[in-house]
Amino acid sequence: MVNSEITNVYVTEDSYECTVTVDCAVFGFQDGVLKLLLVQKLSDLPFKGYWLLPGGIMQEGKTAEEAIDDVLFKLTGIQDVHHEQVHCYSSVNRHPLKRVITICFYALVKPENHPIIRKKHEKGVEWFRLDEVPILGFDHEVLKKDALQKLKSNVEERLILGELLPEKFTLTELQILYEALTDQKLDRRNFRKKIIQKGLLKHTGEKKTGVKGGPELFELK
Amino acid sequence: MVNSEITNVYVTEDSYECTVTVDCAVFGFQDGVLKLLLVQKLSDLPFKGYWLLPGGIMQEGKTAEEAIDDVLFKLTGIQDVHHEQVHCYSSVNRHPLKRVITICFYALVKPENHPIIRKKHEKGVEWFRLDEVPILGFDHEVLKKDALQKLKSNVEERLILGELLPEKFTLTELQILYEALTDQKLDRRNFRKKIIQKGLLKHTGEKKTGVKGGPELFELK
DNA sequence: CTTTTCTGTGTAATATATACACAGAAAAGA
DNA sequence: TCTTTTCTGTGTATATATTACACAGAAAAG
Repeated sequence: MVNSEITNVYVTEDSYECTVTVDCAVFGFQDGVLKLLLVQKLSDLPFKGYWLLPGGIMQEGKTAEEAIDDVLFKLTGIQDVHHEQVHCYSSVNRHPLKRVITICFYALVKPENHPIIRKKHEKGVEWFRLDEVPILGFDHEVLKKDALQKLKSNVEERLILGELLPEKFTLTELQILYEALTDQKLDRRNFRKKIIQKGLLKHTGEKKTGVKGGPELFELK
Repeated sequence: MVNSEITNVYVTEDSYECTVTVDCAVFGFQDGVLKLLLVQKLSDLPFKGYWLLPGGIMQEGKTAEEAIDDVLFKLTGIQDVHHEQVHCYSSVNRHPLKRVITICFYALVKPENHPIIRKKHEKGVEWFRLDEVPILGFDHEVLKKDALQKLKSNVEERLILGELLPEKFTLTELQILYEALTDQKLDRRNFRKKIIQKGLLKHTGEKKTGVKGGPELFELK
């Protein structure tokens, strides 16, 4: 039991501690399509057999950000990914058996950089094309929807693309990504104008070889 | 101790429960300026005497949203306010004495609708003009900054004004508010065009009396 | 060296944002 | 009641941003 007076201005009734979990919608971009990494719940009801966003308990001494790193590594072998916080979910009955609150993140990765290593399961860690994602268990449909929305607005507003681009990239590479992530199709010339005037890119003067047309390479400022 | 296997896909090491607090940046609009409601920490170190965003422990069986309602009511007497979630803060040392994570909200109210009732303190609950807010204790400077930014973007993008407007209002009333909340000055004619084409307003056909010019009243759709 | 497929660019048309001034309505004051 | 004050409501010209659209040149592929 915590001494609830410690913080003084906090209400002074009985304290309460709660299990905190972290979940992460890991989006992967591969073969020109957006995918979502899911983990299957193999054990007991409820939601036995359902697919879920990877998630786990926030351990003592860890921030939520560290916790999600740990959880992703332990469940899927994925490491060193940039993530953004989406929302905290605290409905009392979001888990049927036990009160847990969840802090949800999203991450954006290249699947080929992160071979899946099923540390805790023999099966049940898979990439799904976004248009083929099964119905998720618990309230993860909501988490998925909110994460996707946050992803899109972060890409449109701030060009937060995680590790999806190499350090130097062509505008066409950027456009393919941008279109897939924001789910729209743009004219090449107009995209170039729009993206350049955001002021987030820098010319390198270099050209990419091995590709027709000899496109110029850019990098993020 | 929780059975950490319950959720199956969650990591299976020892579980951990954590005190969860909720804090709220309550913004008030009065006399044409934006104010922030703060509570003074009267007891012990650390941060004795510092002003803080009102906050408290999330009690068992409450969602974070319910918890913030409870906390605000108990600390300040404020009830029935709309709030928006801002972020969840989980640094391990954000509270020097005890691990607590905080879910931070903001709310937007008319101070005159909410007479302060200091249920838990004899003094130390006050409205501050935003440009006169003292340095806050714990990490509440960060919470304040993030809340203010979220407030502005919610107002600009979605015209979320809490209870600040009466049901029917004139465009000038709306403009004064909008300008104060987003911290900018706009031309009246241009504001009208911009705000009407957002498509969130509805003409009522009625005019406001007791004010020169006989302005038309609008309402939210 | 010919073909293919990519890149890079400009302009006209439209929509949006900004700057700016005057006439009419209602209240306030004489 | 009538004159003054102060508010409201509106339009247009300019600049800026968005959209639509086509062809010449670069590099790889054959």
